Amino acid sequence: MKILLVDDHVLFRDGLKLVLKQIGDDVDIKECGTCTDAYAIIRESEGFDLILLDVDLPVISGMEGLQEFRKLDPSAPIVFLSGSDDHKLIRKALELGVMGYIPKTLSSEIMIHALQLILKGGRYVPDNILKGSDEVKRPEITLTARQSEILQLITHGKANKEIAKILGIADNTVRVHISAIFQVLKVNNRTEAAFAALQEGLVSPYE
Amino acid sequence: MKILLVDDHVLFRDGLKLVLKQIGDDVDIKECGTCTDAYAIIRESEGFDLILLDVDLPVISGMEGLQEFRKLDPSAPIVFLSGSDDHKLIRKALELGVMGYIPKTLSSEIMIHALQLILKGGRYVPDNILKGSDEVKRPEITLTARQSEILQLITHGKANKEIAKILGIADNTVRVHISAIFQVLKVNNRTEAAFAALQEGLVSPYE
DNA sequence: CATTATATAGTACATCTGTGCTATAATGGA
DNA sequence: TCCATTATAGCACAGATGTACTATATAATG
Repeated sequence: MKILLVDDHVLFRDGLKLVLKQIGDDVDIKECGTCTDAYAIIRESEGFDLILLDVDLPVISGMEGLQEFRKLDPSAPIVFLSGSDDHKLIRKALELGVMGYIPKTLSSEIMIHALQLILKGGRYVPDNILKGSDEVKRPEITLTARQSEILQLITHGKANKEIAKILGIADNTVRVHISAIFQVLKVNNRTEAAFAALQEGLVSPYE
Repeated sequence: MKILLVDDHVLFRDGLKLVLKQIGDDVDIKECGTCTDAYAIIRESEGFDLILLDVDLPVISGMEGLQEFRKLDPSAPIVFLSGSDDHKLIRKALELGVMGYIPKTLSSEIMIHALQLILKGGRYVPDNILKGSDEVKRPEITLTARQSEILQLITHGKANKEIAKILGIADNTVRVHISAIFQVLKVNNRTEAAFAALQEGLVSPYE
């Protein structure tokens, strides 16, 4: 049983290798941390029974590298490993034809069973995720370019006057934008806006 | 040997548990996926020899939860697990007094050695990262109880008047406290103070 | 062409914020 | 006991903030 494990976190690989050995006797695991390394390994080998591919790799992500894996070893079922439970990612992965999607929040027991299923030609998707996937749509928060720019400056603790100076506009204009931002974010002052920006992922607390 | 492992990725935990058992005989590992669960576990236990804490947890991150871990089990060395190699994060972690910072790109072998070092009272930081670190020792930031309380409310976007009402004091008094907070944090307005609070791990962005 | 969204700017006004003072009371060391 | 710290509170004031208007210009859309 030949398995290729591609994940940039060595510690995760080391742990997972120990888990994977429980799949059966005679498990041969090759591993690496990047897609390019993986391509080289595949070229030097005679086909894998299973390819475990982290979605979130540096340089070339699993998603991006997928096609190349297909070309190099068409018979190997590819299983995505992912730190996220994002519906959209899973959908996309399945559309691209991966045989399994394993979130890292899964227990090793279930993963082992899932992999055995896949090795027998099945497909595994964590059911709890696709169930009721009717897209809990949060009213999209969209700011104009100018608004984002100003919100950014607000989170950096800038005063209206400073913002005006930085952007080369009047501070009355800044206020108009800020009022608009407050309405969109449903907040009442700049400090709340700053934290709302954080939660929307518009800015990072660590600059 | 009692170890507490906090990481939201069950698969990672399962793997890491197998790795951790190599540390010695008689390794007792408790695990969970969130800080709040961890707090409960610590309360029901009699102290851990080691706490492994993922920096990047949902709801309350390891960075944010750190202080609480300290309070609940002051003698346990805390080691951060992190998917990132970010210098600033590591610096910050060390300033906050964690005993180790283990990037998930580390091999399990090295991690085992690092943990053994830490268990003996040492400190471990991946050397390739801290190289060229000129030890910027920042004067400890300590707020009085009242100040922390008020800073907390500031981060929630409360106005002076609201804060006064909530705490049952005059809003002039609130101002005095806020001025003091600004001096300690070396900032000039409440929005900056709010973000400084974040970086000091005094509050969480997710209420 | 009319409409809408966006960015700009101004005026006016009420309120909030932050600073600089003074001052009292409680607490806990030195 | 004296001193430092902390928490409390008030007063005065300059400046910042936020809202409610109006108004112009531009670009995109239908």
